[in-house]
Amino acid sequence: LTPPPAADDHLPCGREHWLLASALVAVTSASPGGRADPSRSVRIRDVARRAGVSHMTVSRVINGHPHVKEATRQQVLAVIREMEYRPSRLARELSLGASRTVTVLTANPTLHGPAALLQGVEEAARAAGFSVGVCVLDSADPAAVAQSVDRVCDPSTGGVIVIAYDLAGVRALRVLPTGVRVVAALEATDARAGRRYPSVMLDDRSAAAAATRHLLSLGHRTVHYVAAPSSTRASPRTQGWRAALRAAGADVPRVVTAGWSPASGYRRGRPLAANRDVTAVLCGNDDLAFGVIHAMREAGRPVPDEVSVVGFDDIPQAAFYAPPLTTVRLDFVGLGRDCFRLIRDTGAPATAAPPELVIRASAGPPPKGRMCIRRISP
Amino acid sequence: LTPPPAADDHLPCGREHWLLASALVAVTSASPGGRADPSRSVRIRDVARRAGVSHMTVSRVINGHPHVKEATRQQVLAVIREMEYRPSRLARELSLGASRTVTVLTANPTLHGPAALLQGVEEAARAAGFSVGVCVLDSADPAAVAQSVDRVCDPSTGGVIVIAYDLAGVRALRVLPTGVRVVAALEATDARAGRRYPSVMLDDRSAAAAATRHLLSLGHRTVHYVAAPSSTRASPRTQGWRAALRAAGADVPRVVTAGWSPASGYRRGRPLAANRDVTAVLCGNDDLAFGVIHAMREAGRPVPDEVSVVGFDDIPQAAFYAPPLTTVRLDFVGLGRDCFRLIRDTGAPATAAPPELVIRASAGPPPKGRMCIRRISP
DNA sequence: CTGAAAGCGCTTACAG
DNA sequence: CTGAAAGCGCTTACAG
Repeated sequence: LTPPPAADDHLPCGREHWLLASALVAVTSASPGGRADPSRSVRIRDVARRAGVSHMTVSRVINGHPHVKEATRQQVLAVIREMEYRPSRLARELSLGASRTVTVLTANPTLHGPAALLQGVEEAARAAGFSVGVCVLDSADPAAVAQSVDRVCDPSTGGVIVIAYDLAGVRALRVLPTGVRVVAALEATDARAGRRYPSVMLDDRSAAAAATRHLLSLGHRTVHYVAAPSSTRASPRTQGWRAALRAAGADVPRVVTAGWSPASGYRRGRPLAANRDVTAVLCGNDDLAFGVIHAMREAGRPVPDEVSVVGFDDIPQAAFYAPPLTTVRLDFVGLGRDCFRLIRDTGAPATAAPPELVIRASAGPPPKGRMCIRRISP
Repeated sequence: LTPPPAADDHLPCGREHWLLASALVAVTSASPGGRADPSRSVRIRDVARRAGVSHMTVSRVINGHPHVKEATRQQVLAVIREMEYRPSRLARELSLGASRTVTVLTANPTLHGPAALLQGVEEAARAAGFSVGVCVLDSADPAAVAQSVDRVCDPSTGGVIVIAYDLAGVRALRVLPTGVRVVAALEATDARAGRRYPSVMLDDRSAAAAATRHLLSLGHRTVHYVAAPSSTRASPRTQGWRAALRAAGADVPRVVTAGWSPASGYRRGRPLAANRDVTAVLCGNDDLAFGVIHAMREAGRPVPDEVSVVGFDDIPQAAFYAPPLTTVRLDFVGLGRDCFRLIRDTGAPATAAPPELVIRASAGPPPKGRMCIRRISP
């Protein structure tokens, strides 16, 4: 494997990527279809026959029922091991009339929030003997969302958890049929949705207000806001930010709407960087904050010396960014656990931790001459 | 919501976190169990009765079979819509004898690689009418891994995809029963595993060698390597790195073993930062690179002026880090798609893009006096 | 303690 | 074109 031929072995200029030509994907296909044995798998009657009992007693030992003679029980167990028998989940659940799998619906399982929430759901589900499915929602195509919902809302489903932090999730909620257990992870108290579905949420509004107040208390005249996509027009984070500014008598700048990615934060951050009046920026998530900080740096406005930036989420990279990011930590894993508990309807208390402002190094006082002495009221 | 009371409204010092006391998790429970209708869901015989036909003709229209009179077909369709009938997937798959769900096994679904691979699997699966399940493997507990495998390897499963980039995944592969379709995402050509299971992999070895050669060609005397966990002792990335150093006649430093996180990279990066001989570091993933760069910065050794750092993965944050990270881009989404195709055994060609070195700003020539003129041979 | 019967909700043959 | 039968692999009553 070699860099593209270059006479002096120096870096080829004007070419940002090297295609590693020989670094191809290798696909090994051992036996087609895996180790799949051509013979059909062993069924409950097979082990019954071999053990010299009826399939009913096999069923009993599988399910740990009492009233099975210890000797026959041991015998059956031995045959089960010998034949490598594994009961069919499909058959079991059909006869039981209840599937033990919950499906989580999300527009993007690689984003920090959804990924962590999924992990929380899986953790709680596995502990309860449930399986978890994932179905991703097409953000651009409402018809596809409806189709996904349709596939997932099988009458035999154990429940559906929809991550409704964006439009796709809200659309899914809208087309959900009646008769299926659903829990929604909502952006914040949405009166309508909260009444229709059991739901979990974090107090985004208060958290955004606290983050904003933190920046104001540092001496900034006002705080700009770069918003991630939201399920509602009046996103709770936006509300909290605005309320905190109003309470302090500060100007309320126009919301800058963005996507989820660092690239989007960078694009939206450039005009902000060009505006000398901007000294403090709150971002809808940490990735946006990274992009904004990058734009500031590029414009020669170092963070936090010239401008302060605060994020949302506290992703694992936040503490190791340059500068380490001040952000609002959100417990998505706990939220996921709570989603599953609500599906089970056990009445167990919520476990997700409340949002927490983690103060690191990306926010500080505004540059001299732009300081604003203000008393922040509760 | 207020910061903790502080007489002058300044930041409380020596306290890194503010607990946003009132920002509690809200859990709304509308009707217990969701909108679950207490009445049982409608079955195929219900619509048959209402439509005045046998359940067989209903089955035929559901499955788009020909040989159904158009009039009765329309009639049945109308009743299906009216009663909101949805066929039970459980029953359907049991009678068909084949489940249309594949499960992916991974130790950590929030990490970039597994998350992106899962997304690729889901995309391909959804397009083919399959569902996808996720099951996370406990890295610390082999017994728990065996139990997870056991749950997932139901005889009715549509297939299992195991992400075997670490020990937990390899353990899962080891205890997999025969008779289930499995595809493994392997770190690189592992002769044994590759023969036992259909598998997909990227050419990590060549990519690591290319990245190493890139650093050497910049003039560094040698390249240190901070490794992410691996499934094998002789990880292909380590091999590629070592081979490139040897081919260039460079010293081969001790491998620094680390975890997956930026925090781990930081911990392992500190001793490296303290060692003035270290001028170039290759990292097993981008998160580790962030941690290493942070350690360097903290030690007053700016990247890339004093030391060069290269990562692996090209996560979305990489381009917006300070400095923008030079890294090897890996197509995990494509790999996931390929996994699903192998499960289906369609013989479709692999689609994952080959690894690609993305040159940004975290690697440059070594500081003066430490430059090494060397001719890098192919 | 154990088994023969009936059923979960759908399907694939096989008859009309 | 349509239906009565039998079966997918398990389960829950109900008898012995």
